[in-house]
Amino acid sequence: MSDGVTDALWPAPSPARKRGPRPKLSVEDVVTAGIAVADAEGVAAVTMQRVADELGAAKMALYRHVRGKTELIALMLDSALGEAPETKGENWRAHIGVWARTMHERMSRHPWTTELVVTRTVPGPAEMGWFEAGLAALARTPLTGAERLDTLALLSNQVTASVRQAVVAANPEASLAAAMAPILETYGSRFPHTVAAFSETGESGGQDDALGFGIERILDGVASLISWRRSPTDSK
Amino acid sequence: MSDGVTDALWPAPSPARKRGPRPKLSVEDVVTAGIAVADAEGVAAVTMQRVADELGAAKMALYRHVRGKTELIALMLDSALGEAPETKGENWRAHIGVWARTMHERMSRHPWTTELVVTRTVPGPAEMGWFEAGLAALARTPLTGAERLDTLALLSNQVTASVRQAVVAANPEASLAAAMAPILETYGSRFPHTVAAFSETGESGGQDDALGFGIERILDGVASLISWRRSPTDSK
DNA sequence: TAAATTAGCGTACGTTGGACGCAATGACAA
DNA sequence: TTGTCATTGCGTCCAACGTACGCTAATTTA
Repeated sequence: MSDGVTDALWPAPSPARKRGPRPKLSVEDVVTAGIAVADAEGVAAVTMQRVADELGAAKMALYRHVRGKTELIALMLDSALGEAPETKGENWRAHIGVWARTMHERMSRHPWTTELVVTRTVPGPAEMGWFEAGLAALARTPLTGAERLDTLALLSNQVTASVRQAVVAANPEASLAAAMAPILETYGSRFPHTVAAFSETGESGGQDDALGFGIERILDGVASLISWRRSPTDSK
Repeated sequence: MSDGVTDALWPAPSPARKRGPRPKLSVEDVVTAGIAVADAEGVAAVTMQRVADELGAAKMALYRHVRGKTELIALMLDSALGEAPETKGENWRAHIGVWARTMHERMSRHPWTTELVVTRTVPGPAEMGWFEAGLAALARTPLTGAERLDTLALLSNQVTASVRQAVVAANPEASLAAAMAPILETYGSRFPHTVAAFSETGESGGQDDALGFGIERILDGVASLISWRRSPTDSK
């Protein structure tokens, strides 16, 4: 039932008991150090050893404040997301747009978050806050509950994916185009459309507004569903 | 430059030389065994040791056919994707829809693929084939090269995400709704819209067609861009 | 038959995450 | 003040991981 992570993300108000030596470390310290390591060297570098070094403590000291690495990672993710923006108001499209772009900005600051949303299970308070904010923005639309959830999933997937893409594009060696280039040079004849699409884009050009494109396309799609809901006789 | 993975995914035609003992194992054997393990126990269980056991061989024997675990994983992914469907024709929407749904079906058969697309860099032949097929479906649209690439990214992200979601929903303990339920029971008052959305959906109902919803919304969005491209005076 | 090449694999090592228990600390009861 | 004992930090130990290295045996080629 409990994997322990839930308790850590949603801590019961502590009994405020004090006895024994004054703690030099706190959960926040550990999480902050973990985030610092991840920001600097990627999530793969987040080792109990490495985090402990960052704090000038011994590896096993961390286990007093964090049940294990899984829990540490979960706490780091929730902390990195931060608080969701306010999204109450009439214009659903504007608000959900802000929601998505704010999320993009937040994740861009901690690129490693994109690697974690894949594995994560239990949502923490921050993530729940984002959920709530997104649903609030869609509150006045005629969408069903399931459709609202699906819309949020759609948008957050797009945000995650475009952050990931931007990160990868940052170091030119790992870019998709760069990875494909040598392959296309040899096997290009087998992939004419691919060659065409990339050559049309120019090589360095297409400073991709993949985020903007994706969000606008999705919101267009949702908008057309909404307007159809409101008056089914409208355009197809 | 070469991380070695490229050479493995795009093998040069082998010199067909033969000397020394007859190989009991082949690259395909290793990759197949790896896929079998991943299918049965998840990608985390794919250990060199575990794969070797699967083949009745010693751990170090694998390294004769695969440069390392990274390479093995890359080969597994490309192999699991398989060949892309034919997508030539007039009706772009129908073809790209089939493309997305086929991809969904393919990945659903090997759910662990969703965990790998996050990390992967160099595309293999199969993935390139999917790329090419997707672009072929969009060939007759008035979209620019960059827009076509963005559209494919949008769709494949959605496919990946919904496969992941379906997998998670398969074992009820890990479902998002199930994970949220106990939290909402305690802190529900802080998340009224979330409670509303989930209660409206019913508890077991909403047998989510998240895939369908997402794809249709995206295609609606792309369609509206396309029709605007064709005649900018049309509907907004 | 001898030389050359190659597949399989045994050994060894560094790095992980984590169980366990000891020693120092310091709030409380006496 | 003095003992009690919960709590913190951490040293030790271990299993599991990926993989470098080199030996042995099989097989082709000369």
